[in-house]
Amino acid sequence: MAGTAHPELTRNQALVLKALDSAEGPLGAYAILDRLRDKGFRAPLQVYRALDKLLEFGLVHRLESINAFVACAHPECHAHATIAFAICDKCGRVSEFGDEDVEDRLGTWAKEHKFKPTKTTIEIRGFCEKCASEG
Amino acid sequence: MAGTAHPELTRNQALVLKALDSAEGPLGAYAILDRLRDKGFRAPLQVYRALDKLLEFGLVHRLESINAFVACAHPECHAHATIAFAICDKCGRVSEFGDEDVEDRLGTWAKEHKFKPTKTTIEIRGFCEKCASEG
DNA sequence: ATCGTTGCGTTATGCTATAACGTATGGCGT
DNA sequence: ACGCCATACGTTATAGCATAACGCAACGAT
Repeated sequence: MAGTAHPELTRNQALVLKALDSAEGPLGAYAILDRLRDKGFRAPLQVYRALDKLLEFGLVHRLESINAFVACAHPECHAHATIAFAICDKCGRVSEFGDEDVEDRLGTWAKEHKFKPTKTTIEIRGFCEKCASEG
Repeated sequence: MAGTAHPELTRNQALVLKALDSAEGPLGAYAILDRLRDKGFRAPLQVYRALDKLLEFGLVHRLESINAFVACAHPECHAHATIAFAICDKCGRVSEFGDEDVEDRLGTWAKEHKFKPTKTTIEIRGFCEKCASEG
């Protein structure tokens, strides 16, 4: 599921992406760093530089509300559409989804106010079905 | 007790709120601290504790994507509805707006996936009309 | 009175992110 | 080949954001 061909990733970029892919939830930059120490990673910048590129390629998303990163769930169709995230505050699992209506409404607001969007963040914090039922 | 009236603000809370109110754009916690040093503020925690309460009262919003805070534009009707923000990356100005359709669509997604939302973040980064036209 | 709650002040610490330096590599035109 | 430039990399240091943990003070309720 993960390694389809993209613009060829460098070693560091591939390692960071793999770390995110094999994680069960979002990871902070320092958590990624820790998981890659045995691969030779020594400093945060190595992680951040790789993340910058992966974000640019659309292979990774940044979750602004928790300062963490996830591998894109649909890396094939890297439609640059606005994506929403539902983040479970208990188990950390993230669901990624798009909604054209939401996108349209926000786009309409922007047009009406002559605002030129560059990036839109939509993040729903809460509890997933399993965690909500467990209390 | 989700009543309408919030308790009287403490001195520190009032000072932090005033700092945000009189600012032209969002402020980081340390920027707030700097503006309140001559009022006796010495440590970040004084700011963060006040902010926690102000957020709870709905008098202040946190902008997740820039780690900053703004006074609520409509403090009277602190409808706890989902609010969206448009943030100009050049001049820093923030527009605050609500959209029932967006809220409905996200709420529908949540229901369909049995996700229990606690807080929803919607932030549009970009350039306001004035800044976009200036390049 | 004493207990619990809330706010406050201070010090110390942790987490998140970037600046600034230098090195290495690879493509490309001449 | 050579110089040139762009990109990635490694390292150290620093900036920026946020909380832990201690103790004290004020106040209201039992």
